[in-house]
Amino acid sequence: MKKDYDPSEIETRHYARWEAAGYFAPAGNGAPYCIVIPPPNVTGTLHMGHALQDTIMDALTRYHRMLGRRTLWQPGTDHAGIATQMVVERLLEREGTSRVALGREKFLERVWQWKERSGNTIARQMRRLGASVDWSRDRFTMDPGLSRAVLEVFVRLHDEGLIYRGKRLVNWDPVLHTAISDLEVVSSEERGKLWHLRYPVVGDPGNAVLIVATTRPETMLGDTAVAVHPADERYRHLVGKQVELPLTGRRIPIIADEYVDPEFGTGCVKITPAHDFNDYEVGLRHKLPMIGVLDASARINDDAPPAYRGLDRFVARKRVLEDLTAQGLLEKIEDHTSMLPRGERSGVVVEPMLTDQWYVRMQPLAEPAIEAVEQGRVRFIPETYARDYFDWMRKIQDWCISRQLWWGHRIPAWYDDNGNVYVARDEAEVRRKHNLATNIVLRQDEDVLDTWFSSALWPFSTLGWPDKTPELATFYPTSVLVTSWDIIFFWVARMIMMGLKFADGVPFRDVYIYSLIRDSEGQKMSKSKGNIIDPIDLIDGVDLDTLLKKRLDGLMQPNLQKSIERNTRKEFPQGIPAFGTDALRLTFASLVTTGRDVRFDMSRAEGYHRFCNKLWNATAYVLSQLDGIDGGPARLSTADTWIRSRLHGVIGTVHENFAAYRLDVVIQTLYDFAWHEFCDWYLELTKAVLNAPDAEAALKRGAQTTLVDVLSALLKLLHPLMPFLTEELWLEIAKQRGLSSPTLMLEPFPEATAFATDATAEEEIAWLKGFVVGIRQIRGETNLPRSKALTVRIADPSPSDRARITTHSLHLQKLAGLERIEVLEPGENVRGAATALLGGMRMLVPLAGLIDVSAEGERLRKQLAKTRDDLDKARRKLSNHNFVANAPPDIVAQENARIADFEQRASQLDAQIARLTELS
RNA sequence: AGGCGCGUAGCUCAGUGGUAGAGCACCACCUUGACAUGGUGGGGGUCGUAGGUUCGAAACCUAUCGCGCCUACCA
Repeated sequence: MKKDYDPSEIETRHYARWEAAGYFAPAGNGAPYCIVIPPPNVTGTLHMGHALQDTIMDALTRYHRMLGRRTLWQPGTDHAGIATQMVVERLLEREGTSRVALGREKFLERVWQWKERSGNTIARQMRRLGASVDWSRDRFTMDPGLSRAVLEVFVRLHDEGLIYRGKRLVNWDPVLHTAISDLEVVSSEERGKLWHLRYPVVGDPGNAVLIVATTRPETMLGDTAVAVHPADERYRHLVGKQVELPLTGRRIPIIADEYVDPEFGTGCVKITPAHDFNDYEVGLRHKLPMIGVLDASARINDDAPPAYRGLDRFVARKRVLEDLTAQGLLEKIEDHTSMLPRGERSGVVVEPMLTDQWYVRMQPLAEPAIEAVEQGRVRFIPETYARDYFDWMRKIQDWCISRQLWWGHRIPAWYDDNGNVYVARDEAEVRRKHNLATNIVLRQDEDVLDTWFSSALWPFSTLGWPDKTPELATFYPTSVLVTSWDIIFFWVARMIMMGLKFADGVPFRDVYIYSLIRDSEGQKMSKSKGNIIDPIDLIDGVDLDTLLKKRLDGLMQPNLQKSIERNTRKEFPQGIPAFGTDALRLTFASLVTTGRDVRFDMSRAEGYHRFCNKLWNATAYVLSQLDGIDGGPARLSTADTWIRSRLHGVIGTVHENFAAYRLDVVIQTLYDFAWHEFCDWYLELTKAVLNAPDAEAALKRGAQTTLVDVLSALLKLLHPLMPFLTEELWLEIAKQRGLSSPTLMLEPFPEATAFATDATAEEEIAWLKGFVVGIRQIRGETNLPRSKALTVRIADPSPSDRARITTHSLHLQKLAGLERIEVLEPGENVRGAATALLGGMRMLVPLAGLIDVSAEGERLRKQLAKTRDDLDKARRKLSNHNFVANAPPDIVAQENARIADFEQRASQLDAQIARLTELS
């Protein structure tokens, strides 16, 4: 074994071997266990969130594989319609060309090239992370098989009447020139104005005007009514009359509708059914005409008065206001903040537009999906997310699935010249189904499907649906979906609906929602904020210049460059050190707790890197101590029995917490055991035996066997979380012990029953630790160097203390740095000694010439104060008869025992302080 | 407007009714034979605030403050 732990050297070796050997493929006859990966977008590279997610899934996958389950982690990627198209368009822009210039076919070729590159990058990153996915089953949402599933679902839903085409108001992105779904719109509060416009009432003798308040004055060009509340006394008499719509020469009715809030603004609302969702509803109710005044780029179109045609919406706004002002029709302007809807991808304000789009009727699909969660057939972890799911599902709107893009699944609909629409799997089927002669010309719909349409089918399309494949039969429903809360609506809900509809059941049993990862300031990580960290840079390390280059390259908003550079230099003055994959995975898994989001903390990674190093060195030590291990019978010492007993408990805790998706607790448990029990105590305890030339051979072999057994189990327990280092160390052990184990991956996961519990040994070692710690405290607080061997005198030992001192004298001397342990005769006294207490026994270290008497007095007085404090609290508790009457008896007994302890301790300390004073 | 989450040591976070915890940071001592990426000891918290329930509350309830988020919005 090499002397130093070097993650990069280790981590480059094992993955290729695992993959080549086919260890990632499902094997054996155990109960199936399956996770489908949330397919990353082929927009570029994996980010921290992916790395976190992959860590969780890989840990779960490896754990269940080692449990003997037939385990499949299904990999793949998503074509990510809009996102990928945008990335490639930006690329073309830098090349001085464009999507339109290339034409559809050539453009798609370019996107496929990009997909190839991005897909390879993602696969490479996943391999670096140690992801044990079955690469032989890698899928892409636009693979032929998956595309067939998309067609099948579309056609079946259409034939059932659950997909329809309709002209409705839809969120329109005027930059991307496509419809987007409600979920792709992000609203944020922005400061704006509320303009009060005067609309003259037609034929009113008193020259009455209605004043409407609006945030969108330019849309008045498309107004088709003014609405008031039916019960509003101020306007009741005007309902049914008309107003003169300024700038247009049109007259529009005054209508009454409950939608109007009489308290807000003036109580009069202009109604523009073609450009506002609420107005649209009002328009439908009152059968108003719908006049769209904007084109696909949100410029004023030819249905508006000539003066405004061709103007951008914001230019038009200015012009309309100027013209109204000129005519004295602008009453007033107020400051107003309102929620502005922007396209998730383009960032521009989206425009409600009347267009022909395809929709999925959601309600019939949602009902069984709600039921599935209510009945617990799908379980959310943490369960609080089920509430979000229900809230959304219960008021779900129809899903607009058509996108005016080129990259994606083309909608399987064909049109003839008479405006008829036909839906089928292909053109030939259309002709067969509808008996269309070959001379009838058909054109396929130009649009593609929302990328989430194919994602919704992922759990069964990747397993071969619509064919009845063995994989589908074996692994559907999958075991758990691991994802973050931000795509519960986009994806999780839709998968449940589609799974129930087409795959004959829920797509997964558990939905494990993990926390979103943020930077150390609590900011969401994003390219545009310039605070991203490539997970690979945490593995390999990165210097400041490279990091800066990555963050600043291709920035969308160049004005942020300075602040990004400043922040980066401040946070990472030396760049990022190399932590290695294992340490990074431990860090991720330890952050996965119950909260909504987590901050990535570099110092945690540092800590886990040190843990890796600790494990490396411990293994090196154990392996160096095994001479003669197979030479004969072995006998277990108390220490051996103790560590085995402790391991028993640890294994149980690990199983429980894997089941509960509490990887943080799994890590905490194993870290604590490995470092603070195995290394700190057990290894040190074995040294007394292994280094003693005259130690009994069988006892020595007991220690050696236990060292190997416990370490091996520990490596197995840790493997799902830190696969590389544990594999390396396990192979070292296997080599030295002559085991024919090609990999730790396929070793059975430890069961608690393999290690016996032993309460006596645990008590015994607890006593021993108490003894050693007592002496160490004296040493520590009096600054006695370790090199100074001490003599300790024991006063008032119980018979069992005496026995234990004899049994463990070697350990006590070694661990506490003692040269002698002397038991005092009853009544015998040591004047002026530093004291430690253990039960009724006192451990006295003579002070003479060693330490400062007054400092020792101070130390004891401090302990005494603390003890009296504890004693007071306990006494108060017990003097409360309500406590004695109501608390469970074991709690009362425990409190009584504590009091006895404290009393004994206090009196011992008292006496000892007195003896010290005597001396001085 | 409704809903959700969070508030525990300097920092990042565990801890769902019974003696306040971890990692990192800090202080002191120690180059002891696996590991100085280490060892030993130590300091540091009235668990956001105020009430309540309870023998007992960091935990349960109510209110309140602060932070973050989600959903739907009044034009």
